Amino acid sequence: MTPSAALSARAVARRELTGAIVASARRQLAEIGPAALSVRAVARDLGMASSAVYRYFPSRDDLLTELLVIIYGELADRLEQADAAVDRSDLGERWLTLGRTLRCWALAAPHEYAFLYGSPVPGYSAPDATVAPSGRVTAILLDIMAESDRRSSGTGARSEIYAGIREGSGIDLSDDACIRGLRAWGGLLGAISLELFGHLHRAVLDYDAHFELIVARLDPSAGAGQDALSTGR
Amino acid sequence: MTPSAALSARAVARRELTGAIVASARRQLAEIGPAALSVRAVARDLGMASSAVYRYFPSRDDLLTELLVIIYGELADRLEQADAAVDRSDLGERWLTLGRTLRCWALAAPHEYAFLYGSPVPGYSAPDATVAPSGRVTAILLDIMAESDRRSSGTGARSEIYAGIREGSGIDLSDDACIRGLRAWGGLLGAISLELFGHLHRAVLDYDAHFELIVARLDPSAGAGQDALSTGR
DNA sequence: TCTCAAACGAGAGCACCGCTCTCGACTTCA
DNA sequence: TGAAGTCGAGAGCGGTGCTCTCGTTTGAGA
Repeated sequence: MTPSAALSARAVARRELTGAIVASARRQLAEIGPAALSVRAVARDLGMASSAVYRYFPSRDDLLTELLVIIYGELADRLEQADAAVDRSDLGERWLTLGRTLRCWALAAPHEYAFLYGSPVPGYSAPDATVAPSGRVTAILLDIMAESDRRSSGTGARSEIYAGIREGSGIDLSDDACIRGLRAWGGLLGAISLELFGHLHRAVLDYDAHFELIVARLDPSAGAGQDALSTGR
Repeated sequence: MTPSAALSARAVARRELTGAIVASARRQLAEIGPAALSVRAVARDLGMASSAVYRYFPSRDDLLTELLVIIYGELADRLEQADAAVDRSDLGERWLTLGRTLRCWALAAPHEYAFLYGSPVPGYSAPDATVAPSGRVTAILLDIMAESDRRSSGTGARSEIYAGIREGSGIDLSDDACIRGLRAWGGLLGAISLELFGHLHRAVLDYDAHFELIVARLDPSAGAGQDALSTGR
């Protein structure tokens, strides 16, 4: 009766097999990266014909999209959980936790980090379905910036440049908070990318110590209230 | 007689064909990206059998390496030229020029930027031959940081963390200068990557204005002399 | 000048890829 | 009970990197 219970045997099988395909694809992605993910290899792994996989995902790109959504979701879960364990008024510590947790995750799953934040997979462009899950990740940073704004009375300029952030998040962030947040976010992803993609090879000898120094200096809640647009240089 | 002159006809032909292969591969890379670069397509483009290309480059990866070296070189040329046109004592302006020139180049050749600074091409790891050309790019930043160090008497701590930078560049940079330089460099690449890889989509509405605000705030020559390791938090 | 090894281009072939189509078997629903 | 829909398997298309062979061409040494 209820649509959730009493599913037909076929529907149950379909759900299970869909899950198995995703699980196998996730394993492949973690091992060899998104660009090398192969539908045929997934089929081999599950002992079925490659054409059968297309009954469940119309194309490789749809499979990638599914993985993108899942991984964004897991990352967001992890970051939210870490953030929740920190004193919500200690913005500096919340930032450090965000940065450290993101890096820790990236080091443990470099291919997944590259999938989310590295160069796009050739021939694949993320559809709109991935906007929402990726937004959960940045929402944590936005929350920190909103609190930072509140403390500095939040009366800074609000130019058209960052209207999309305000509209997308529903938070009336000042330009200054947007800039500080984006600078920190870009700096964080840049630092992780430099390390993960080998650009610090033979230059930085202690990655952990280096990251601690960098992430501390990227704190977006520090230096609030600086001029944003009004004064220029 | 001299080995440079009086090359045999075969050697001349080999040089020309090698150049033609590289040129064709560059065109492909600019259009469809490094991961999709195909030896067979290069061969088709030049009207030869695909197997013949392997007489000149033993594998697709060697062709990619050649392109990597060339592109690093061209980028370094461009950045050096831009830097040379700026008052060498104006470190802030030199940084802005570096950042703007890099972004301008990246926007004009996004696939090449992704090749150099995005996630690694699957199955391809850059060999040591690419270390030197990539070093020319960062040398410009190091030069700015060295001058910055000189101004603040350069007496800061020099920990083991950044010994590789000092050894690799031959410049006795302080930790503080290393950190400021790497934070700025990571922030710059992070900002460009965010923009280029679509992570600012629908959030930032004016990319040019946003970048100007970010790059100005990343200036590594500002805030010199901050505590690096000695004081901690 | 002649010889012979090295270099070369072309083509076939191997194993892989994403994806499509067909066909027979099965399940579901009216 | 039929009809319609779903499924898995297999063949096939055009693409990929790469290897091997084969006949030709080239160039350097005897």
